[in-house]
Amino acid sequence: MDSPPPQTSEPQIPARSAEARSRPTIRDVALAAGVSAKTVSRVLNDEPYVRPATAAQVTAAAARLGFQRHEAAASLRRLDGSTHVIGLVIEDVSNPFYSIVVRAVEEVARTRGYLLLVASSDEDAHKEREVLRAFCSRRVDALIVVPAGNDHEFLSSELDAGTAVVFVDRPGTVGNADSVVTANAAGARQGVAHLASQGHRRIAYIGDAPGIYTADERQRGYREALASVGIDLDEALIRVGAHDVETAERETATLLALPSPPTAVFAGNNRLTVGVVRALRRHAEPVAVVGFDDFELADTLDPPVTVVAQDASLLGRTAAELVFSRLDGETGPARHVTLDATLIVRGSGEVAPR
Amino acid sequence: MDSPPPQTSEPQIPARSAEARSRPTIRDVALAAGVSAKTVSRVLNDEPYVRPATAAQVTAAAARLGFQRHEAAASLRRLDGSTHVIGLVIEDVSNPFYSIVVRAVEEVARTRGYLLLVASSDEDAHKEREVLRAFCSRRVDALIVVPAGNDHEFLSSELDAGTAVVFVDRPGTVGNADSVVTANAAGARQGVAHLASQGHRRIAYIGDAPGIYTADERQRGYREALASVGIDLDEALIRVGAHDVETAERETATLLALPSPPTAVFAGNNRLTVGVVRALRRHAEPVAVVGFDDFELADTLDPPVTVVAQDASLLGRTAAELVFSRLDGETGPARHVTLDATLIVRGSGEVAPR
DNA sequence: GTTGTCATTGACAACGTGATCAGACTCCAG
DNA sequence: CTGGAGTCTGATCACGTTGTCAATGACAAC
Repeated sequence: MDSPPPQTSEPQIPARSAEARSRPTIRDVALAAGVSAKTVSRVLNDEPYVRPATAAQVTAAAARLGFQRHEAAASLRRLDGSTHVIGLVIEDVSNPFYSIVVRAVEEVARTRGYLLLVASSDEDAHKEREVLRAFCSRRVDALIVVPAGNDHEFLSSELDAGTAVVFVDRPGTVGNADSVVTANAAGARQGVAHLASQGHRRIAYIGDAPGIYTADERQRGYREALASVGIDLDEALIRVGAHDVETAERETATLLALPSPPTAVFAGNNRLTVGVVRALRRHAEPVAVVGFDDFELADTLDPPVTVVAQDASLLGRTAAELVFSRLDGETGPARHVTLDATLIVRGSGEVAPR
Repeated sequence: MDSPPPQTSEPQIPARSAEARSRPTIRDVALAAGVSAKTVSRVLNDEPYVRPATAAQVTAAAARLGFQRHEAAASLRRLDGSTHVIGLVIEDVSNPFYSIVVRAVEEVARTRGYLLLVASSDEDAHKEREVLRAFCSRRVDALIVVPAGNDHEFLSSELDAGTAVVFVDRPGTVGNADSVVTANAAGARQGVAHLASQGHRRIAYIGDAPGIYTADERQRGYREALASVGIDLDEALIRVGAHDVETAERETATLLALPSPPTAVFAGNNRLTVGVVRALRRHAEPVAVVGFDDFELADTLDPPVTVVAQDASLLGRTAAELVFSRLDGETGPARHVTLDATLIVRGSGEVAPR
């Protein structure tokens, strides 16, 4: 007699090492359907020259066994080695601006049957490089990158291998890759000019770290706007290097404590605008604010925040479309798309100077 | 004589089909280093029994050729078939709550050398299923899922195959998978009790669609809180089914237009709270608000918004840690972690009833 | 010298799939 | 009945890697 089975206990979760290749393969399906492996492959790939009756048997057998194609094996064997995976590297997924970009890319990818590997670089060239290498080792078909480093030459062999590379938010530093950016300088110019048009002469600028393309471009726009309306630049009103809400808040406080403080502030991105708004909230005198990037609740704050908005969703969508046009065989020279930024007047930018 | 080369023109981007397997393989490295492919593999995998001198030659050759291991091929050959990829399915990446979860998972995954496939289900069981199937076809080592559907039995074969499955934000509906959730009912109870303690008797509830676990739990908490302080339930004050900001805004307007309107509103999640706040902004009478989920600028609004905050980052981190403990070989029964929600008093919840 | 152990290496097979190519069968024109 | 074109199918190989196992040489113990 067998020993009695153990009493029904909590079901245990099996360990991975015990896997023992439990999944059915194409061969198993072939066996069950009474055909060869190649015929199963034909059916799975919708290839011609399979009798409908045969195809039906195969489909039935596959369903019965719960067969799922091993995509990695398929891509290994395919001549073009395509994996139907796109790698997306952004600065930080939890930044609403980038998470909208992610979402837009995902949307397009889904309609094309592609999956998305996502990673944050945290503006760190080393991390970026590591992640990109890891993506390449997985043989992604395409890379969409918010570039953090200044040198992406290490991607050139990938480009040669046929990987589509599209830079987004900032132009890439490797020769022939597509890119999509917003008109940062023009947008900043517009925002600062708007403040000037309200009568402000002492307009401060709070920006991200120099070296970051968008930060540099926006600062350039700020300077150009002042120059074009004949306001002398006061370097004391320019504070760069703030990369998070807290720093921007402190920088703003510093500015407001100046002997001759600004009557308006232009903030270089969504994080910094939040910081500026926070700081101004604790300040007695009203100070005008225009921020680069729109953000949720900007219209619900008091006063509602005037912004230069870029279309994060369009940015992502465009990047994805550039990718797919390459994957569809487009071989022309690198394309560089620039999207407009729009001034959205809400109130904070229309506060009059003291 | 050869015909003259074409003049230097815009560099063209090569097509993928022209790829011609341009990347060096282990064999190429082996050839260049004067060893066998297996020895190269040993070096790459830090296996013992390779003479340091040999290893150095291999490393040098690999670097010289710009070799990058084809991870998919490696994982195909490995006995356990591990891919070092985790699949993460959430409701919507562009929702700040979930994007923080993503970020936290990514963080943990990175330290372990894992990559992350990310997809949004949009609360659609069909989409969720498709994405999960696609992930499984890629043989992810683990799945972290904010479950949308009510039936995840189709994952049981994956579980059997050794894939670690962890449900997050909501418990899963498949037997033995780990899960991490917030104490939704308790949190809601706390928030509603707080409103009651301020003297409110007519407290409205605006919630997400019934059937969504978190929405149901929070509504339960709301009902329990009212019962425990002896307030009669007025079904007219309960509006469920709102899933976005706009709907919540409209529902709030409807509530405020009632003959006997609420003096306080409890909002069921971050999106809905934003909608409620928007609606109240256009309302003359002050109405108290407590929202489930913290959100950026909640403290900067007027009045600052009192919330029942859950720790999205901890939720993600915990899910990832559960995953890795499974991948590390933990085989015990399914574990279910519940995280606390915390009331953060800021002002909007302390508005007195009329 | 013989034996045994250990370090080092490589030949070969195999993972699950698609590509290649050859073979068989059907059908119709001649 | 023959030939050719078109349809359908399967055997075999190959993708790039790691697992298996055997072979070699060095060196110590006997």
